[in-house]
Amino acid sequence: MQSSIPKNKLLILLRTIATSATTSSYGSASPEHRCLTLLQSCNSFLNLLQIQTQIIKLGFQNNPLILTNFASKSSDLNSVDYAHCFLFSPHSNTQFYDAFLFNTIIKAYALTGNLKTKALWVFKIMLDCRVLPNNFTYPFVLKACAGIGDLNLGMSVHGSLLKFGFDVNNHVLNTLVHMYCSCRGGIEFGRKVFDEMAKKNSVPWSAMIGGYVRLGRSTDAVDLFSQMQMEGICPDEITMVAVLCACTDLGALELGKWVQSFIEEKKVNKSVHLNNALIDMFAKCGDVDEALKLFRTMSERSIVSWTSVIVGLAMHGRGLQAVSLFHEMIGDGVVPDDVVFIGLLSACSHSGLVQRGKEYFDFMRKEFGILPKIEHYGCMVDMLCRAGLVREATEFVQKMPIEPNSIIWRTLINACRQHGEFKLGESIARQLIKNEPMSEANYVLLSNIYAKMFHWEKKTKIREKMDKRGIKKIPGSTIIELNNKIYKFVAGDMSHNQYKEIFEMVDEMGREMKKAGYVPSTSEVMLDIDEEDKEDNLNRHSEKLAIAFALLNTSPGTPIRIVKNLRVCNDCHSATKLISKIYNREIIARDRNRFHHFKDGLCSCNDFW
DNA sequence: ATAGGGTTAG
Repeated sequence: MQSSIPKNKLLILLRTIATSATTSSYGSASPEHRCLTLLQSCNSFLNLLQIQTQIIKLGFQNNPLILTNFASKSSDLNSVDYAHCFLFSPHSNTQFYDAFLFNTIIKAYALTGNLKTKALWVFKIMLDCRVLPNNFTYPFVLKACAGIGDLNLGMSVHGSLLKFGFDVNNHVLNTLVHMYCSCRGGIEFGRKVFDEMAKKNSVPWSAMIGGYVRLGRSTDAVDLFSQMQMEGICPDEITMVAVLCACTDLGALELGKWVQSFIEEKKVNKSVHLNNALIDMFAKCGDVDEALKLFRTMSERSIVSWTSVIVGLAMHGRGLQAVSLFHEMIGDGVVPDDVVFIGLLSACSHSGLVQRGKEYFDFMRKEFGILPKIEHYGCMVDMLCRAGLVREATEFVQKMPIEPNSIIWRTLINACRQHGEFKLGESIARQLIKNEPMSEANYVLLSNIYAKMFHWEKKTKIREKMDKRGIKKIPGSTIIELNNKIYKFVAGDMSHNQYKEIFEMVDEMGREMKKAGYVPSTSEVMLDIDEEDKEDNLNRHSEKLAIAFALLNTSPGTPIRIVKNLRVCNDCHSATKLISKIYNREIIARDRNRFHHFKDGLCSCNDFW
């Protein structure tokens, strides 16, 4: 038995039923109508199972309308799964399937976190059934590809799109850009689609800018944004969120402030998301008080607003304030999630609040039923390590109920180096290199341990191993913003116009520091060279160059803000403390994971990072 | 029935 009622008639009936919405109105309807009406009013999975039995008994499982209705109950994914299963039912007659049916099922899967692969399976069935996809099919399919992030998959879907040769609209092209920008190694393909698009509104611009930001190509993101303005395309709040993320990544406070005034001027809709992005920008560009101020003026806050400001305070070493904000949040009736606990634990970690951190770790599970994830264990290990409790941290890792990841191992190794547990650190690092032979960080950690032990020959061997395996060390770099321009420095950088003056300044800084009793900590230097050269090498570290550049080009007393891509080394840390005193400058430095506010020869981290 | 966004330990 197949669908015997014409589709348009069914639709009219459906609409009547939907508007009258009473169970008594289908007394005289055919069994098929009854099934449809039942489906319309069905609100539980159990109900759905009963209806399913009926549908199968009556043999209606091939009615596309019934299937579509099944699929459209996407609030209950089980029903989508059932609709999906019907596609394979033994007597299925594919001639009744249409694109609308498949689109509904694909949409339901594509919008659900872990079912994106299923969306693609259904798409494949669609093609196998010779149902032609349309402009409504591809946005969902491409969204699923974007979620999976597999470039090959995305390209094959793109290929199928070209094959059908229908008039592709901008919605599809927009998702195509987004798909390529979300797949590893796909950004250039995305750029190609983007460049070839004739008329673009803010959507593909946002997708493209966001794509660059996710890859850490923030300068490209900012450049593209200025091109967008030149072409007169009006940005919306989503574009602005992406641009703010770029500022956050660069640590470009001036640019971020400019974006904020741009938002005011262009009257961009200030959504909670946009405000959150602003909070994050201020906090991560070094002005956590401004972030706090903005947070206080927000009328609507989400858990993300709280998290951003708590994490911000944590990064600046204001752990107690972060903790009190957390309690304020609970008092406001906001239910904490796993992410805010990561922020809270990292606040405890960065401020040495070991006991409190342990309490919150238990509190999280007992009070809110949140099971600690690997990230929470990571925070605990980091906290114990920072506090110098390397042995306790090692025990903690051994007792963890989940497999420690490489980040946790690296935390331990680094702590071993800092606290003199060389043997332990060496053995963990060797094991980790075995497991992850291509990760440069592991080699650097081991080689740093050898440097601190003065085992130069072992250190050289590690470097040879890296060369042989073709692994490159990520060069340390520091960026600094000056007069609306962003300057980037790498160690020994001679690419700047001013490089001679900068080097002279660095030497002068060195002389002044020595007068103040500074002893270069040469064990930080990666290379096996004689002491004097090592000192030279230290002096050419990118942050020292950036500071010298700032001292040369800003008026006395102006605070200096710099952003490092790696963690600050011991030598640069003690040097910067002295420089802040000698030159009477506040120096705000962001390293890979926190802020250091240098003032009067002291640092806000209390030498605790 | 169609597109784009934020927070997370080292």
